Amino acid sequence: MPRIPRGENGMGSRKLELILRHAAQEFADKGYEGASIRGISRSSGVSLSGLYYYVESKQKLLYLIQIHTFRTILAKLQTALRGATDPAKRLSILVHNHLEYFLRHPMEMKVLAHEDDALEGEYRKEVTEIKRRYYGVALEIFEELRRSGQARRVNPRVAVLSLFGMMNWIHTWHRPQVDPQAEALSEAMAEMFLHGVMNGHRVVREQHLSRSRGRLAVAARPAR
Amino acid sequence: MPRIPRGENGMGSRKLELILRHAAQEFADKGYEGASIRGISRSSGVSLSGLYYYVESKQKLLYLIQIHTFRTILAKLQTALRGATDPAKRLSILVHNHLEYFLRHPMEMKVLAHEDDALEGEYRKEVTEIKRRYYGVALEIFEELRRSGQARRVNPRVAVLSLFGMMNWIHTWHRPQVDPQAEALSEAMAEMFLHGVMNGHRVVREQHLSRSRGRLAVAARPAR
DNA sequence: CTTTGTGTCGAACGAACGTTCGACTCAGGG
DNA sequence: CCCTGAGTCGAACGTTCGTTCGACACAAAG
Repeated sequence: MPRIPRGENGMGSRKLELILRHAAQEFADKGYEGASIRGISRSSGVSLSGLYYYVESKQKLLYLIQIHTFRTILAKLQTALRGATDPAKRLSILVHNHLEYFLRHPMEMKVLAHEDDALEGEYRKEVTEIKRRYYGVALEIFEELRRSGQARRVNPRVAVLSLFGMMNWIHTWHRPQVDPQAEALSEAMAEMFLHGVMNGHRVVREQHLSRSRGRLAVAARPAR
Repeated sequence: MPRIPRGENGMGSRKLELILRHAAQEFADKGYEGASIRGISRSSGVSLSGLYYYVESKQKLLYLIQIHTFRTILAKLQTALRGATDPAKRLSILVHNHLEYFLRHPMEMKVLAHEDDALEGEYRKEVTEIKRRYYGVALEIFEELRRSGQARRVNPRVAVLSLFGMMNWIHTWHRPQVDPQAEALSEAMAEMFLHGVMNGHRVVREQHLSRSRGRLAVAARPAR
C-alpha cells in the first residue's frame, strides 16, 4: 500500500473530511452543545480517540466547518460577481449564490445560522471577520444601488440584514419536496427585496404585460 | 404573614415567574442544551431542588417560556388587528406587533427563534400548533392582500415566511443603542416587504445599459 | 532487523449534567 | 398541642460529557 504524504498541513485527508461531514450533520441535528463527540465518532465510524488525532477539540470542529463554509461561499460569490456591473443584477447574483449553496449544503448552513456564538476566543474572531467581509460585499452592492439612484432611501444596514434574514431563515421551513428550489427561490426573494410584494397601481391590475409587473409595482411609489 | 392560596393551577406564583425569567435569560445566553438547571438555580437564587418544586423538568421550563410568549404575542396581535380592514394596514400591524414584542422581550424571542426543535412529544406538538396559528394569521392577511388586487403574484408561503425571516433574524444583529427602535424598524420592514427597496422611476430612466440584464432576472419569469 | 513516525484504539479521568430523596421549617386548623 | 402540607434545601445517584493516555499496528528508512 502506498504511503500518503500529507504533512498535517491545512489540506484535508479523506478521513478528516469524513469526520467534518458527520460533525456537520450532528451539529445541525442537535446544536453545538447538544452534539457529542461520541455521537460523531459513532456515526463516522472513527473511534473516539482516533477523532482527536485529526481535530484537537470540539470547538475546532465547529470552527473548521464554519470557516470552510464561509470561505467557499465567499469565493464562489466573488467569482460569480465578476463581470456583472448593474447593482440590481449584482444583488440578485448574491442572493442566488447564497441560496444555491444554502440548499445544496443545508446542514452546514444550519450550523452557520444557528451556532453563531458558540465559538470563543481566536476561533470566534476569525469567523466574525470573514462574516463581516461577506456582509460588507452585500452592503457595498446595496450602496451602489443607492448611488445609481435605483434604491429608495432605506437604512442600508436594516435593508441588507433584512435580506440576510429572509435567506437565512429558510432552513427553518424549507422542504425540498414542497418548496421552490434554489433557482426559483432566489429569483422570488431577489424580486421581493427589490420590488416588494405590492402592486401599487390598479393600472396594471390585469397584468397583460407580465414584464411590466415588477416595475410598475414600484413606480407607483413616491420618492419619499 | 398571610397565606397565599395558589392551588398549583396554571397561574404563577411570584417565584415561578422569577424562575422563568432567569431560565429565559440562561436559555437565550447559552441555548437550551448549553444551559444548565444549576445555572438557573444559581442566578435565580432558588436552590437546585427547590427549582423542581415549581417545574418538573428542563423541557417543561422551555415549554412554559415558549407557550407563554406565543400566547401573549398572538393575543396582542388579535387585539391590535381588531378594527383594521385594509390588508396592507393589517399586515403592517402584524409587523409592528411582532417587532414591538420582539424588542421588548429580546431574551424570550431569542429562545423562540433559536430553540425551535429542542422540545419533544406533547410539549412540542402544542408549541407547533400555536405557531401554526400565528403563521396562519399572517398567511390569511397576505391572501386578503392578493384578493384585493394589491399584491403581485408571489408564492404566498415564500412571501410570508420571508417576512418572518426578516423579523426573526433581528435578534442576531439588533443593537438597541445603534439601530432603529420598534416603531421605525417595523415601518421600514413593512415598507420593504410591501414596496421593496427599488425606486421604479429612476430605473426606467437610467437603465439604458443595464436594463435588459436587470430585468432578465425578474421579467423572464413565467406567471407560474 | 531495528528504528521511526503515522495512524488507530480501548480504557480511563474528572467534571458537569438532570433529576431524586429525605429531612427540615413553619404557619394554620383541629 | 399536634398534625398537615406547602416550601425549601443539601447531598447524593447514575449518566454522559470532552479529553487524555499508553499501547499497538505497520510501512518506510537505516
